Amino acid sequence: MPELPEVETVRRDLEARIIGRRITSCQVSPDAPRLVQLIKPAEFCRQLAGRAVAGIRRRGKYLIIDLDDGRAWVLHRRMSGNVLYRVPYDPPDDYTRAVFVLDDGHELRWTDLRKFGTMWLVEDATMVMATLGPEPLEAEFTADVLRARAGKRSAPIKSVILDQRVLAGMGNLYTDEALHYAKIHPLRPANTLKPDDWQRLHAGIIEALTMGIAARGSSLGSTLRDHINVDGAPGENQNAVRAYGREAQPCLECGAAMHRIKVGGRSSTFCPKCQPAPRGGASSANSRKPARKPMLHAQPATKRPTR
DNA sequence: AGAGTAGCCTGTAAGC
DNA sequence: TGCTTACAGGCTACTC
Repeated sequence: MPELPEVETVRRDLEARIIGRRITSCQVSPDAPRLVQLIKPAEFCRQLAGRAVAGIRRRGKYLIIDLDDGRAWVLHRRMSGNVLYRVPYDPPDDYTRAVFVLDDGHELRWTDLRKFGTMWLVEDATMVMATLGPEPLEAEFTADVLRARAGKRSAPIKSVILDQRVLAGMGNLYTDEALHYAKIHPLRPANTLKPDDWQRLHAGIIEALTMGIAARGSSLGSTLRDHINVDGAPGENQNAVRAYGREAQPCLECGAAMHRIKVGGRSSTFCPKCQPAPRGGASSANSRKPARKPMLHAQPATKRPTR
């Protein structure tokens, strides 16, 4: 699913291809009624047509295309949105919800199986992302900043890191990776973390995101529903993942079998040995209702849990 | 105010 | 084999 590294990879690829290009026409499929926010799709296309691309930025998981009239075309991929850089005679892409034709003969195709993706055309991009927390890869983001923003919360640390108001850009995959790196159990209440824990978590967040960008993102599901880059190719980071989706497989640190639980409704995979359960009841993985068997990865058959 | 969760969506796999 | 249901998850809106 697109998180910060997946959005950043697309940003970099597009930057090299569409800066200075003019959008000559635009078409939004009627089967994607929620794609364009605030105005009707026809009006959105009317206003976008004729504009040239002045720059491309990223903020958290938002992609911001700055236009030559000072306005911003903002896109959020949510679960399954992808931006493909094609030419008109390329074969059609499944689940194409919108097409943007450029003046050099290329086109941008917005594909989105689950139709959660959204886009805006606004005077100021900050108006759609006003509550976002700091960028984790900026120098201003330190362990102290992280602790100051998250350290008073009693919710599980996993849920707090996923909160975009605390920190912009973390999703389920990179949060599991960062917690594994930091050796912190996902259910640890954020307000029980020690200074040392915040240091390791801060380092883990940066490590996970940096590796994800270097590998051009993670593509764990079928390419139909998962992140793909602007040329339609998957990323490579799934080969380097240490925690996410590795239930029942050996921890790459200690060899213990990885466990999976639900935290805040999100599937969370962790090492029960490297990431010990919080004291005072919260649970080793076995005392909680286990999540269903993973579907993303082949794994040995396990007994159905009895309850 | 903070925590928790239903709902939005569709394809796929589990389970019967 | 075929049907039903749970699950994947970013984010908003809602309740407690």
